[in-house]
Amino acid sequence: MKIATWNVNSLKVRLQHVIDWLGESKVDALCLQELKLTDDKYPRAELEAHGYRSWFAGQKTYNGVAILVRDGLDVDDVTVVRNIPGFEDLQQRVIAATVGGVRLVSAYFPNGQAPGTEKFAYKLAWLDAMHDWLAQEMQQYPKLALLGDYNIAPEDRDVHDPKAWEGQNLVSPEERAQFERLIALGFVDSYRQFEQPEKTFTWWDYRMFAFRRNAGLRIDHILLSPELAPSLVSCEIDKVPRKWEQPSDHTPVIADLNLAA
DNA sequence: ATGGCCTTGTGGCAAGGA
Repeated sequence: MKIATWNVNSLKVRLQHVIDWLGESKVDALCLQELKLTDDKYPRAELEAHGYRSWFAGQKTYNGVAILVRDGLDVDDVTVVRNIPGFEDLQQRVIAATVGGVRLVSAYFPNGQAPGTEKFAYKLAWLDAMHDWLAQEMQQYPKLALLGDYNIAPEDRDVHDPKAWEGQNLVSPEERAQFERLIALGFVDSYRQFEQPEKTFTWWDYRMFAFRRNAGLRIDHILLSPELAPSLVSCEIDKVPRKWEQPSDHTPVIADLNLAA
């Protein structure tokens, strides 16, 4: 089973990119973030016409997440969860569904703006709630994958210029400590389970020719629970959609799982 | 060099993103 995550920065603008990418990658499940549309505007029919059903949680202008599932895979409708249970939040950042026996969580972690700000405090509180919920969720669903835009670059090698970024939002010690708390639950970072080229990122600023200069960050991740991690066959970042016309500033990450193993 | 670019919703710009 191939699973993937992609922050599309507006599903309205990027719908054709998503359809094209699904056609090429043929992933079984795709977690999307930053839909930036309300549920009534969700392009359900267009995606179904291309062989993918959707579960989503949208909102106006900001945030919004979805899980797209290829026809033929079993999805348990009853256990779909939107938002972090018990965490009051008007922002739509989380949706979870069980797909082909694997619990998938599509998450758009808060940006945080800058350390010391109100939004940064919200990010840390959100991360606390996510950590505690995942600890429970993993008990209930031992085969669990957390896919999304984490808005955290876990290590200096995930940053094009660690000195310039030191202490900044997305790389600060507080945020990295939160990432490590997830790892302490037993999660493994799919991408780092394999030899990877240096300077591989998932996001590049639209400004300053950042993509051309490869001035990016690796902030989109696929974490696998201990029960699921042994199934991991490969993990890669697909830079190609970032080269398309009018691209998202993020690019997809794919993990291939062999569930029979 | 604290900007640059993109999206949204609004209304002739501001907010948010990372």
